[in-house]
Amino acid sequence: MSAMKQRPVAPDAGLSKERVVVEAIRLADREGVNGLSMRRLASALGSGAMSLYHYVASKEELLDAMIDIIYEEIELPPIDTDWQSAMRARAVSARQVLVRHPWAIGLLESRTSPGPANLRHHEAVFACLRRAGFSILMATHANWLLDSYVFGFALQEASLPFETADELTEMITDVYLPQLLPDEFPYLNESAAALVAAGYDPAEEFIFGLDLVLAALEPLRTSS
Amino acid sequence: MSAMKQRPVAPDAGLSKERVVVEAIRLADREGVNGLSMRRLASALGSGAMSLYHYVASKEELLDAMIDIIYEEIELPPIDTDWQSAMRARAVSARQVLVRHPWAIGLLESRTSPGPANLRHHEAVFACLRRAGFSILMATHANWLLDSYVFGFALQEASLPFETADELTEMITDVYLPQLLPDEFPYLNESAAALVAAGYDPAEEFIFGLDLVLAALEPLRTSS
DNA sequence: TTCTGCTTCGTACATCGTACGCTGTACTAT
DNA sequence: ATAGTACAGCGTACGATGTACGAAGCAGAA
Repeated sequence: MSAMKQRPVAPDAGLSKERVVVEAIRLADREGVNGLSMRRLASALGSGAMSLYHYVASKEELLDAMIDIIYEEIELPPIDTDWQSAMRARAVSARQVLVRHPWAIGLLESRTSPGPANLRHHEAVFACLRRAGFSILMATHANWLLDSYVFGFALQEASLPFETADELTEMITDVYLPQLLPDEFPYLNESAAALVAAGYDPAEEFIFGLDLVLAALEPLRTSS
Repeated sequence: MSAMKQRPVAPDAGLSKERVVVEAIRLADREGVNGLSMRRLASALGSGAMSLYHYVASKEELLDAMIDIIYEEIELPPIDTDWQSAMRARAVSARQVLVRHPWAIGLLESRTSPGPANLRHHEAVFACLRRAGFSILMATHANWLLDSYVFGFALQEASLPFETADELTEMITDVYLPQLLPDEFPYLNESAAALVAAGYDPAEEFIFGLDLVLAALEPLRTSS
C-alpha cells in the first residue's frame, strides 16, 4: 500500500503462483479435495476464476504443485544421528504431515512426475541409507519398504471414521458391533472388544510397525 | 427373449445392482475413476442415466459397492498352511487385484464404512493370525503393518509411470536423468543408473519387503 | 499520445451428479 | 374385464464443474 509502485512483485497484495497454491492447500484442508474448485479457490483469493490460469496451466498442474509443497513440509532425515533415528524422524514427520493433509494421500496415485521437493526428499533419504552402509540395491529395498509403510498407514488412518479414543468406542459400539454377528465374525468381535477396552492411539500403532521394520532392516547393512 | 414372461428376474437383459456395479468397475478399469460418470456408465449398459438410481442411491454408494467387489476379488488367507505362507498368499493376491484396479486404491481413503466382503476378509485375516499364536494385540499390530505395506506399495506402484522394464529405462533416461544434475542429486543418479542396469520388477520388490515383514513378525507369536 | 506486454476477468460451452415427475408394464384384487 | 398398485426406466432441468476465448485494464517505453 505505502510503497506500492516500484516493487516488480507486489509484496502482499496481488496473486502469485505461491499464493494460489498455498490457498488451495488451505481450502483442501478445510473442505476436502472435492471441495476444491477453481471458482471457490478464486473467491477465497478475492479474484476471478480465470485469473488463476495465469499462474497454473490447469487444475492438474495445481494439484502437482500442491503435492510438492506437501513434500516440502516433511522433515528430511537429520544427518547427525544413527540411520534408524534419522529414518524414524522422517517417517514420523511424514505421517504427521499426511494426517494434516489427508487429501494428499489419494492424490499421490495419479500424479506421475515428481516435483523438486520430492526429488530433494528422496535424495536425502538415499543419502542417509547409503551412508549408513546399505548397498544401492538394499537402499532401494529399504526405501520402498519404508515409503510403502508410511503411505499405507496414512491411507488407512485417513479412512478411519474417528478422531479420538471416545469416538472410537462410540463408533465400534454403535456402528461396528451391530452388524457383526458374534457367530459369523468371532475374531473381529474379539478384537473390537479389546480395542474398546484398551483404547487406541494411531501414533503408537505407527511407531510399533515402524520400529519393527527399522529393526528388520538393520542386518541388511554392509558396514557399521 | 424366448421365455420372456414368467421369469420374475430377467436372466440376462434388464438392469440389476450387480450388473451396474460390475460394469462400473469395467469402465473404471478402462478409463480411470475420472472417466466413470453416471451417463457414460448408463450408455455402456444401454440405458438412461437416471435408471441407475433405481439400483444405487447415489454415486457414493456405487463407489462403496465397487470397493466391496474389489475386496471379494482378494483371496482369503488359505487355512491349510503355516501363517506366513497364508498371509503371503493373501498379500500377493491383494497386490495383484490392486494392480488390476488401480483406481480402487485412492478410493479407500474417503470410504468409511466397510462392506460385507471387507468384513469377511478381515475376519479371515484375524482368524489366521490368532490361530498362529498371535495375541489379540499382536494380531492387531500385524494386521496394521501388513495392510499398510500392501496398500502403500500398491499406491506407489500405481504412480509409477511405466509398465515394463523397457519403459522404465526409457523413462529414466529421457525424463528422470535430464532434471537430475549429478552434483545436486548424486545418490538419486547412482540408484537410477543401477535401476537401468539391473532392470526392475515390482513383483519382486513387493515380495522382498513382504517376506522381511513376515519374518520380523514371526518372533512375536506366543506359541508354535 | 500511442504502443506493447502483462494481469485480470466475463462469458460461453460441454459435462457432471441428481431432484422431480412422467411413462409404460406386470401383477393382484375385484 | 377392470381397476389398483408397484416398480423399472427415462426426459428434462438445475446448479456446479474445468477451461477456451477474447476483451479489458494497466504499466512503462516510444
